Amino acid sequence: MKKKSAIFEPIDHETVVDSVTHQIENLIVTGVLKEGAKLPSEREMADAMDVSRPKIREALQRLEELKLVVVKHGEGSFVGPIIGSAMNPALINLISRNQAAFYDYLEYRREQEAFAARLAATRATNSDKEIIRYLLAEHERAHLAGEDKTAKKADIDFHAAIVDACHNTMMIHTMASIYELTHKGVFYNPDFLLAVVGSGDELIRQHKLIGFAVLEGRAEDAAQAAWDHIDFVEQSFRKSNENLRREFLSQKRLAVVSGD
Amino acid sequence: MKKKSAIFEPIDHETVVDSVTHQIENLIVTGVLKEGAKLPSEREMADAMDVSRPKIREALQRLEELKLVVVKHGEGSFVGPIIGSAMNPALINLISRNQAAFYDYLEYRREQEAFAARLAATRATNSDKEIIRYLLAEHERAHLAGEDKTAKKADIDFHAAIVDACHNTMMIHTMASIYELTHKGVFYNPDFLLAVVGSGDELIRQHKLIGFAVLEGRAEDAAQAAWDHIDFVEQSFRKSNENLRREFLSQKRLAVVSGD
DNA sequence: CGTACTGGTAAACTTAATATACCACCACTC
DNA sequence: GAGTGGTGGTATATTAAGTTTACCAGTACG
Repeated sequence: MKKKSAIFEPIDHETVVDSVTHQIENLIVTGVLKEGAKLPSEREMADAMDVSRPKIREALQRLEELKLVVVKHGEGSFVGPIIGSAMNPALINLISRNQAAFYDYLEYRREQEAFAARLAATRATNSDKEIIRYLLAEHERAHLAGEDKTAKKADIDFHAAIVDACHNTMMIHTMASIYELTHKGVFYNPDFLLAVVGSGDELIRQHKLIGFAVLEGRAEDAAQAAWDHIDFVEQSFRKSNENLRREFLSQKRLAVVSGD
Repeated sequence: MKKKSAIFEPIDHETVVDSVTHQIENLIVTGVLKEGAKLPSEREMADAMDVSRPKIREALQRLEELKLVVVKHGEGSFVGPIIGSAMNPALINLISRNQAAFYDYLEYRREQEAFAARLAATRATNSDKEIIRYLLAEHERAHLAGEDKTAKKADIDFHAAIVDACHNTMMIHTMASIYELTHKGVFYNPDFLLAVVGSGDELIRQHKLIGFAVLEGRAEDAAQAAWDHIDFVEQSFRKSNENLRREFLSQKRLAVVSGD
């Protein structure tokens, strides 16, 4: 029962710059501010954090040293390339042109999203749930209204929201970069759209299975639903490819028969 | 899904004086520093908190305004009279001279300590448990060694330790002042010592029942053991009083018979 | 007594942080 | 393609906070 003079704790001498730096750093590392995102202007941040602009600037300079932020004169400040750059240009190029790699993409998503959904079911906060509910509704609304582009965005955002709700930093950043690329069309194999065309209702049904399982905290159901969902997409793609292959062969055959 | 600019939190502009004030305030309110306790010297605290002395002094001045601390020139700073002063001098006087009030004292302790023990069993930290274990051992050691004064102090300290471990601020302060008075002998009714004399082994056995129940997280057992313990003390006192009354009557009778 | 602790007071100095003004760059529009 | 309004870049003056140092004044104790 030793009794040091451990009664009093040293007072934190954290400066304003320290605090600002830590706050922004934290927003980046936790994925609230994702790779490439634009930060508010220095003046806005100074106002929001109740701090003078020079102090915001000092903090940004530190973050730039740490390669966490890129400051562009006249434009603004942006979140720098973090771990998401595991997806380097070469890799992206490879995947987007290689059919086998596309299956890897789906397989990867299948496992990761099942895992993320399992975690999300136990960890989602009220704010996370609000976002998930909104995106489910928005997806369905856009689909029924025939707004294909909006629906597709809501689709991707929904997956990102589930990942966000799993609160695993690595997962959030990695998947964020993948969804980003997906949104830009890198993974949209030309044949892919054909594969899922007409299955909008089914996709929404599956999203709801995932979403409600997460909302209601059913971890295993959420994981299973997420796994099934990506598996469905993959199977659709396989079937579609089979059809294309058959069609290809048929055309060959036809050409032969027609005496080309 | 409204999206305020609620991303950035205002930076805390808490000054050093604020921090020091809050820390000391907190130590007092949580009962780490109890009523009347002497604080370390300003120079010591400045060193311990890694802050200049003027800032410590400012904090103490604020705390003095709040009546939480009393500063005495040349002597030191002390924790002021808090809620424990529900035990005002008049009340103390009354209790210490009135036998019925003494039963109130025991009844109060019986209920409060049972409640405290129940809470302690679920809330005690490792540090709390270390203290409890130490006091159990020390009480037994002192008893076996015949060090009555030390044993009595360990006895009271044990009860205080159980209360501390319940982590209820009100409870800690209230009981602390009661134990303080008990230690000073206010509640040591002259007949009280007689009542429990020779029951040292039994008291230690009961303390162990309480202590181990708390250490092992058995809330109901702890409450019951604490209740039984005080009840035992009360019953001992009652019996002792009965004996005294009988003795008193016998002497009267004897006097009559002897023809006074 | 005097020594060694305590709190009480004051001044000089250093540093952190703010406020303000003005410049340079970029994008967008008329 | 010049203007306008937003952005970051820079410098300076000023204010506020905190530290350091020294010395004064009580209290306790041998």
